[in-house]
Amino acid sequence: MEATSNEFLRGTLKTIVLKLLAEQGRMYGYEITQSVKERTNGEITLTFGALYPVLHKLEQEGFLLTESEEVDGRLRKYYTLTPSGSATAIQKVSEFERFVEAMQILLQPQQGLSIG
Amino acid sequence: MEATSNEFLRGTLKTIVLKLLAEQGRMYGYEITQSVKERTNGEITLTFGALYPVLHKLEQEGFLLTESEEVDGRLRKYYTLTPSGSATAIQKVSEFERFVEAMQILLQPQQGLSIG
DNA sequence: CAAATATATATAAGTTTTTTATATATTAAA
DNA sequence: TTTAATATATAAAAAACTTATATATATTTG
Repeated sequence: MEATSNEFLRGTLKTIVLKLLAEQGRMYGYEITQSVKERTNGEITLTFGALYPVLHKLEQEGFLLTESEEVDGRLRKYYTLTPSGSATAIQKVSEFERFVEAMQILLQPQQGLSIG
Repeated sequence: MEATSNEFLRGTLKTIVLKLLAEQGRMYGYEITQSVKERTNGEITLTFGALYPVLHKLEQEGFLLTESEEVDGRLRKYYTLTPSGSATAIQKVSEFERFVEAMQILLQPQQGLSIG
């Protein structure tokens, strides 16, 4: 059960992060990576080097707010969606679904045209 | 009917090209862009600046062979798959499908847990 | 007690990929 | 004759991602 080489993950990172936050309300970076790994049975793995820049970018763009909290002596940075972040989450998910539909048309096995 | 902002296209270009060639046998660059646009009703648009580098890369990697042909006074460069290109086409399509399944898990509306 | 593992965030360097702009050239239509 | 369609291609720049590294605490294992 190897993970896909993750080349398909390109361009979907923001969508994943926004959607998880829309669903969970409040998450910290490490939690996001663990949640993605568990829910996809290791199929999708977010690296920290990719995740943190995305989180910072989303924050800059006004989609996320942060609050730092000390838990068990370690610092955690919680992220929550702003209203425009919530709107963007919904939008990105539906854009991704549209994209997948288009991809299915391209990738479906070509029909033998013997029915009809 | 705007096209998706194509950020999701990142990482899927090779897969699209390989699959179309596996299906059609022989295509030239321009034809690939037109075919993708038509079949997806404009939802997915490949730009030349992205397509040609990918074609050249796939050729370098030994997945494609080229033959130039003059048609109506214009030069056309036809691409066909090598055996390893055919194998890669099948592999990439199934990897993409696996990826999409994993994404569906992440992006599906969270269940209300009221059934069961 | 030491070492390893898990938790937690972050940046920097380098590579790859993609976008945008540009160049070239022929044919057909307005 | 100018515009649009057909056809390939590269270069510069931007964006995204990978890989490596740094830091630090807590917990588990030996």
